[in-house]
Amino acid sequence: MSRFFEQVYQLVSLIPAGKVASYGQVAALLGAPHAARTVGWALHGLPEGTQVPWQRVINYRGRITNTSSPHSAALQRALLEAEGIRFGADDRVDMEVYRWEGPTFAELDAILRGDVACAVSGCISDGGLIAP
DNA sequence: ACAATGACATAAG
DNA sequence: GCTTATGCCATTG
Repeated sequence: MSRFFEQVYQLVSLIPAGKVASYGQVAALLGAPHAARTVGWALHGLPEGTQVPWQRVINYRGRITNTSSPHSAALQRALLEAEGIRFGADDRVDMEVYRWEGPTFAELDAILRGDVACAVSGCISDGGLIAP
């Protein structure tokens, strides 16, 4: 697993319930503004029982575009609805309402540096949240 | 090092 | 709004 993947998992783990982030947003925060595809690739490799809230990552328009994923779009939508996120009639979420503001500088720095005690996979498997 | 791949983003028709 | 086509970046063979 390369560092980029771990950074993706870390960042996604920071998304609170009831909020969503776009692939482009995650990629931009990690220093690769146009690596949205790679972010999707990272999430694709996650196991079923992962602690990472992968369902909170959708495309920039609020649509679910996991066409070739083992997890179905229906499952992802159900998980999001269980968190209080409402879908519109056209199967889209209101990004203006549910958009995640992003991590704090300390959190982002910890992820990018990668040398903090928490910035390793062990912290993620600890419960899905950054808790130093 | 090169080519292929992918849960995307963006522009164009 | 929807469907294509192109660009982007990191990973993998």
